[in-house]
Amino acid sequence: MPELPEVETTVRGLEHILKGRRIAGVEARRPDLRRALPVDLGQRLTGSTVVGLRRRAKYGVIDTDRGDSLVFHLGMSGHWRIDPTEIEKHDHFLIDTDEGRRVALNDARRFGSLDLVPTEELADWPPFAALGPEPFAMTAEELRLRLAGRSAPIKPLLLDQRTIAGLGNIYVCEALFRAGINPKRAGGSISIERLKRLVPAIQDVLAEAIAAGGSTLRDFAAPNGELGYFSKSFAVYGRDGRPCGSGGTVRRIVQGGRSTFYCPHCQR
DNA sequence: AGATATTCCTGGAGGC
DNA sequence: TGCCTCCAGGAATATC
Repeated sequence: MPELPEVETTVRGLEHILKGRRIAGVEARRPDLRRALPVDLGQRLTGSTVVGLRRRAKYGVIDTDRGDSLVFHLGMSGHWRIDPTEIEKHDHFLIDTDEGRRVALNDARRFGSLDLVPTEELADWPPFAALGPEPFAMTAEELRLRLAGRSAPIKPLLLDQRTIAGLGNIYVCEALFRAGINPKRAGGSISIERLKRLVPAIQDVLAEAIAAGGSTLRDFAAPNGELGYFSKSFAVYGRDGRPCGSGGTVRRIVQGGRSTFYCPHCQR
């Protein structure tokens, strides 16, 4: 399922096709995406030029020269298909460029979203307004402040986009394992010394996944597979009952209705 | 206010 | 083979 690294890889892939190109046309193929698209979406996008693409948390942002930004979230099954030869089931949105190229947003489970937002309003747009810092901008001290006084377990707190933006279940589990922190530990009880291990662990696991995506994916914009292209490198995620690699055995527990994978021997 | 539960949706896996 | 149930996930919303 797409998390920050997959979105980053997707944005970089789409950049090759869209950046600097004029949008020749778009087609919204479903009226019932997560949120309704504006009725004038077609007029606002058609004829505009894509000036840049970027990522914020797990959102991809496509900026146009008309002051609008197309913002997509891939949910858990979303991906962009590049130059599809034909329309497939769950292709919800199409963009055609002046070069005759086409990208299709395909999302079977429709947990993703698509919005057109004025670029200058993006920072105040509700889904963005509450987001915490980007992982690569996070520091141990900043994280300590955000966790101060919190009694909830660290795992769901890291999953909360207000604490730190962009982490999903997979990379939270992997980062906590690398940092040797038990996912059940109360967020506010974790020492600054341990947070100084956790923040780099988060950054490292994300950077490695981005690098793996960039180097191994033939189709940059289409990470697929339930566990993502980085799955062969997971130490704990999805490995219930198997060795963690450092002498312990991975366990699966449920926190906040979500699976947590960790090693009780290595994570304290 | 903070913690926890529920909702959305579909396809894949596993059971019988 | 086919039908059933369960599960996965992020974010918004509701309830304690």
